[in-house]
Amino acid sequence: MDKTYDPQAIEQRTYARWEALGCFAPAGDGPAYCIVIPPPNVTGTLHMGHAFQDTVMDALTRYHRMLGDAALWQPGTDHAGIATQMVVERQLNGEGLTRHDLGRERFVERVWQWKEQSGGTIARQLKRLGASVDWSRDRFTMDEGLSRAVTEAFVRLYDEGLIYRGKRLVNWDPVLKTALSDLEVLSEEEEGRLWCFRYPLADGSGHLVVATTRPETMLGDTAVAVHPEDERYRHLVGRTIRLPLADREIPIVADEYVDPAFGSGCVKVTPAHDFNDWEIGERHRLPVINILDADARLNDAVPGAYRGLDRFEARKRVVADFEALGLLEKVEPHKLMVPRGDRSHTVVEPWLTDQWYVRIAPLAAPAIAAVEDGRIRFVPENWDRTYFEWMRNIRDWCISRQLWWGHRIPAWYGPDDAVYVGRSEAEVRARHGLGPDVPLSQDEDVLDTWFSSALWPFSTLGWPDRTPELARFYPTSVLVTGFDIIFFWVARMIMMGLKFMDDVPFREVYVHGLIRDHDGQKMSKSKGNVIDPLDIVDGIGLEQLVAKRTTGLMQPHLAAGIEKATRRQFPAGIAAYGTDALRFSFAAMATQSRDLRFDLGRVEGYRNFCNKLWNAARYVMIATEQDPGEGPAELSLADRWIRARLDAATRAVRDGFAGYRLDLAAQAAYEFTWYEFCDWYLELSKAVLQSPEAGDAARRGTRRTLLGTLEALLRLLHPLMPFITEEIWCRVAPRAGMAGATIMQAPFPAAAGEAEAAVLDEMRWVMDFILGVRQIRGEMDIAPSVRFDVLLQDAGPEDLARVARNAGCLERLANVVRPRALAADESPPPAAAALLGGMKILVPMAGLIDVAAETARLGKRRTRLQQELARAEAKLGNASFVQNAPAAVVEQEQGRVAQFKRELEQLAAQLERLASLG
RNA sequence: GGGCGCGUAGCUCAGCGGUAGAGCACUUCCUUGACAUGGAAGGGGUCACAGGUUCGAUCCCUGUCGCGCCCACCA
Repeated sequence: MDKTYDPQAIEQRTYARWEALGCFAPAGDGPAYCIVIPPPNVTGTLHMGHAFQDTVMDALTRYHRMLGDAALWQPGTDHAGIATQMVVERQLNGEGLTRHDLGRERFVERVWQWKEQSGGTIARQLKRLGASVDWSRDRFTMDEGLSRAVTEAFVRLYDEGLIYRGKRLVNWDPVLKTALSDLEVLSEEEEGRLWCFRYPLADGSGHLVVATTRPETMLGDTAVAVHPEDERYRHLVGRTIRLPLADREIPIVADEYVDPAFGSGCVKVTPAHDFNDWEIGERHRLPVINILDADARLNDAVPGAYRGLDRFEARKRVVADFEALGLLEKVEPHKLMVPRGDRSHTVVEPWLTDQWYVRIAPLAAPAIAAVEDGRIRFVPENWDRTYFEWMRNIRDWCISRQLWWGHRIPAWYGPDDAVYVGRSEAEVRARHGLGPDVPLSQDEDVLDTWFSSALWPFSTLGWPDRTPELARFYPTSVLVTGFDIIFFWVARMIMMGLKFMDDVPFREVYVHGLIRDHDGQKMSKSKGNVIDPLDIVDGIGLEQLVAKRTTGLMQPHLAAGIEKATRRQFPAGIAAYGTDALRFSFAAMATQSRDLRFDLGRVEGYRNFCNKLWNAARYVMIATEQDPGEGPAELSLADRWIRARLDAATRAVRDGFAGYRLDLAAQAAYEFTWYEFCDWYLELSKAVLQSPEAGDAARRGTRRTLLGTLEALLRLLHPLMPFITEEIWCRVAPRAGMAGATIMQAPFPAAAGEAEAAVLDEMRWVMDFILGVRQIRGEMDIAPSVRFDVLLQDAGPEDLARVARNAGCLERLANVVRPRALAADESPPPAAAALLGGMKILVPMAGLIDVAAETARLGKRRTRLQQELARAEAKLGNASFVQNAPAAVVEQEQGRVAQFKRELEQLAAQLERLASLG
């Protein structure tokens, strides 16, 4: 093995070997375990959030595969309607074209081309991350099978009356010129204004004042509303307003919606351009005047002067005209929530159109019940509150989009606007007895991307066919997802799964936090803080990183700032840390927190961990080169101890996986590997293997423990660090007596029985002995190379027995010559002291140690002990504590007091001796 | 206006009704045959604040302050 861990050298070839071995497909007769990947955008690239999430899913999958489950991690990608269409449109714009220049058919062809060209990126990235997805089952939301599922679902829902077509207000994106669902509209508070207009009464007897944040909509006003109880206006209800500019007469109506305390207590009503006003309009049967075109310019329903104006132009014009007429009462600054499209970021307009909707309440009810009764469990569980909150107030889902890229709605229009829904035009004709002469045209619109995503857990397994995979793997085991798409995706999958499969789509939903940058900022291109996960794996130079971050910006003026920040943060670019270090970092970050701050320092730390593991393995391989052959083995104290500690670590790692606490699993594995296996056991093993006195039985015991522990440790770590563990395992396993072509197919370690208390006790004593001596060495600045004498004062028989049994270890790890017990009448030389139980470990000063320094050191310890003692005594002095606390706790406290007292006595004696020397 | 979350070492975060933990950073010593991507030792925290429950609270409850996220139709 090379001296230094080199991820580049080992990661490249391993994945291909796994694929060749066919390790990724579910195997065996074990229980089914299935995760469906949240499909990334087919034309996108994996960002840190994906890499994190994929690491979690791969770790879970590998873990369950090693447990013997038939584990399937179902891969696939999403066509991502709007996002993908926008990318291709932008490409066209670069060529001076629009999609309309190409026409629908050629445009869609072009998108497919782009998909073919860039669609392999995700797969390549996943492979670099070590993702053990079953590539033979790879799916795409627009592939033939999934498209069939989409059509089937649509038709069935329509036939049941759960999908309908309706003319009503939708969120209209005037830039993308499509309807959006409520979820795709993001409202943010912005600084705006509140304009107060005077609306003259038609009879000339005065005016009412109405306030608005969108003056241009007044051209579509069809009423003014007041509260029915409002004394100020009661007498005006039923009378009319002469609407300025539009020169129409509109009624004054009374409606409970109006808040008399806000503004003047009068509200202008524009049913065609405001969701609330629409409802008021319905209640009062008001006319609906649509004043906007698809691109939010004023249409012919407004007076000539305003026609063709953009909505914001029109706003200025309307305000100016009101002012000119002396009808502008006042303008004040006003904060308001502005709805914007999540893709275009343009202000969304409520607009009256024909759209397709899913009647959601009947689907939501069973989906709520499934979580209420525990058939689906959120982890952490408080996310169910968020889920319930949304599901109980859910509104019908607008699923039609005026795009070209997506699943075409399976509806056909005949003469007289008759609507036919079916799986194909042929089926429609057959079902409705329409001859070939009847002209039919298919709906131009496509479905919301999330409609196909909602079917993902069963469509990928073959639905609507009843495939063996569907029977075996549905319901899937767990959904791993970020909380940002609970509504978009999780809730809808639950509804559709229950609807079409009559069962939940997954039993658990593991909701993880979102990856943010070091400062807690969301990673985004425009912030310039994006890190490509593969750049951490492979490394990247500073210039390349700067280039990557500053090209293709939507707002090029940000480039300079991004470059500066990047140069400051990564003066040397990013080093190549390898996949395993990155994965282990992700696992360690996977706390229950919502915001997961990504810190490269941590990756470096875990790269070092990989190196540590690598070198530990190197040592084990070198140390076990010599085979003492078959024969009885004898386990040393250290051998027994490390086996017990491995069991404890195994339990902790298993618990971590079971509770979706990969951070705790990673921590347990890390601490065992470094602090127990490497820091202690490997050193202790040297005391046996490098001792001329050790017999073959002892050598066998240590050799087998070294190999066995390392081999099991590799399996313990494998789900988190697949590459390095595979690489080492292939060398270690044969020597450890494990057969198999790959660690992927080896069983996950199981914890054996309870550890023997005597082993743990004695090992604790050995460690404390060594630590006591090391502390003197460290604080007295004695070089590690200096080997000194150690004397034992007041050693009991058990102490002496332990010294005898563990002499080799003590000498080696504390770097002392064989400890010698002082005779009863022998007076100790000037020495530094460490306490171990009733015994004093003395390090004779002999020119090594300064009296003053040792006095100071012991004095500090005494102070600390005195504080502890005082606290413990106060506790025991409290009668109600002794009375009420559990006996074990009281006993423990009493033990501590006794211990402190004894140590203080020893310290006092020692300090006295030192004083007499001074 | 509702819902949720967070405030623990300089930084990033675990933890937990009974001696405050880790990584990184920091100080000192050390190239000892696995590893300087390392080893040994060390410094550093009234666990945001105030009440309450309890024998005992960093942990449970209430409130306050600060920070964040999500949902929501006030013109």
